[in-house]
Amino acid sequence: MEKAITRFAPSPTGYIHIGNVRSAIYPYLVAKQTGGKMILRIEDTDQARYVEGATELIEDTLKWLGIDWDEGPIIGGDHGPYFQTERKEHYVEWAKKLIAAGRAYADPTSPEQIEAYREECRKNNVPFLYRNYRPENTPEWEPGMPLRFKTDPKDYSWHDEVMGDMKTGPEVLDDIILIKKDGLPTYNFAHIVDDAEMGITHIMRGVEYLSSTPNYLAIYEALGIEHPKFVSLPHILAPQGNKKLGKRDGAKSVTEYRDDGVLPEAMLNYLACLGWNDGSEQEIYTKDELIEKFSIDRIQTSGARYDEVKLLWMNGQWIRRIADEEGIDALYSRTAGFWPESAKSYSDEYKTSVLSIIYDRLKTLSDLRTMTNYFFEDPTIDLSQIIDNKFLKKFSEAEIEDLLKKSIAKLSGVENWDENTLQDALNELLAETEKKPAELFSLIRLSLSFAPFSPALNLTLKVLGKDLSLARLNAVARTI
RNA sequence: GGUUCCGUCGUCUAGUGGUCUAGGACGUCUGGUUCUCAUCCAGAAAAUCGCGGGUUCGACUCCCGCCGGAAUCACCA
Repeated sequence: MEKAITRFAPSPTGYIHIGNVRSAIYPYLVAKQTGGKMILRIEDTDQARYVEGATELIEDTLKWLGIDWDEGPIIGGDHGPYFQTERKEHYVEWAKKLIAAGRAYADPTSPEQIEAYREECRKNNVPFLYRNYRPENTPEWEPGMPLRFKTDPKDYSWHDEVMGDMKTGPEVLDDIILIKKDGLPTYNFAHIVDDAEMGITHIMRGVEYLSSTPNYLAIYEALGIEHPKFVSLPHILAPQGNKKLGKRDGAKSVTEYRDDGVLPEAMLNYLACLGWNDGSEQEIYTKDELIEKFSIDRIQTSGARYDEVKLLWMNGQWIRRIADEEGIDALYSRTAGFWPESAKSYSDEYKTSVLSIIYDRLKTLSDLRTMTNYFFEDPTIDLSQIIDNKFLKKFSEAEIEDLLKKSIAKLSGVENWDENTLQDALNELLAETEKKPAELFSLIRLSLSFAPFSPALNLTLKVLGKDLSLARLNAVARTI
């Protein structure tokens, strides 16, 4: 397979959100699959929208997801620099070729004048095309003047790797701005120059650029260069409505999910499969499997709605997968920062044992914060939880107290505090007290945790330890 | 308004003329796993394949029209 050189070219205007990471994931997959390279390029030509620290944020996000690009800021490479503002002279150089060929000209028209033309068109209900107002005599271009492309309106047809064969008429072509008054190129021009110089083979970007493609084609033609393959990625849609998911619709940043305890494996898996599948019924893919199986021709042509519930489901799958396949220690190493405040003074060993009995209840790692409190601090005794419990409300307080005392006596006699011995003791207790599991176990479970739910009783007892378990049972017995 | 794209269960999707009385997954519901919650397992409901015409022995699949949705028309990317 031909080695693909792909790129992710965000502008540093803020965080990467789930609506736009996919245009980093797919190029990465394609590059790795073919043994090629992925380049990270920062498109910072819009000074007004530049956000301090955004580049770092972008890099953090990619690193967390496991997308290791081959060339870019910091790490460098053969095609630098990777900030467009540092490539100014490259654009000017290419622009001069266009000027020399008579395919670009300095635009002397003031923004006000252009607005007036536009207004005139609006009034007459005709589309505004700058080329219809192209000045006869234009000054020689020099920095500080906007430079426009001199288009040659005609039909264009091309192939998009996702959307298929495309064709448009001359009405979509216009004299677009190549270089702005501030001396920096527009996206429209800059990306063409950069992609050419960097040897990009696949331009993978959102479909919003599909309708601009003929204008790019005209520039490639005027420059006498081949265009890379066009790969238009359909939008990810917001949960509500039919709009593409954007910050305005509350699209969360990728790092926000990280902080909420979503695993990068799950995020990558979910996003890669939103609008792509390999035709099989597989749902869970590792990064390596994605690299191996991804194919551009199976990218969906229509937009896909973002479904956080499914992401969370997938996260649960990944939490279990890591614990079951790599071991509980591997999962534990991911949990730093997700434990409740009260867990701070406890050992890794203890927390690992808590994790081992609770992990299959986790949707996100941050669930640990709300689900494990009673393992680290004594719960507040709330008798109403026992008295009003659906299995226990038929008993009098005296009966409850008696049951508790028998439980304490039984458990006190357990020598080997392990899950099997505890289960045996619990079973004996069941027989001796002639109670149903629902009754006895609910009482003990509640007395131990006062939590709406907890792991299997014998496991909870085991992890809590003998002393603590008996102390809590005694405390409840005394309170009744 | 011009141009372009898109249209299969609520959602993500399989499906490339007959194997589709349309398959899988999430979600929902039911049952099981000695309490709870979750996991796991079993099962159910859920798509007249946007609509209308063709072509064909036969159409979710091909063609045309319509409707609906989206994107784009910046000295933003």
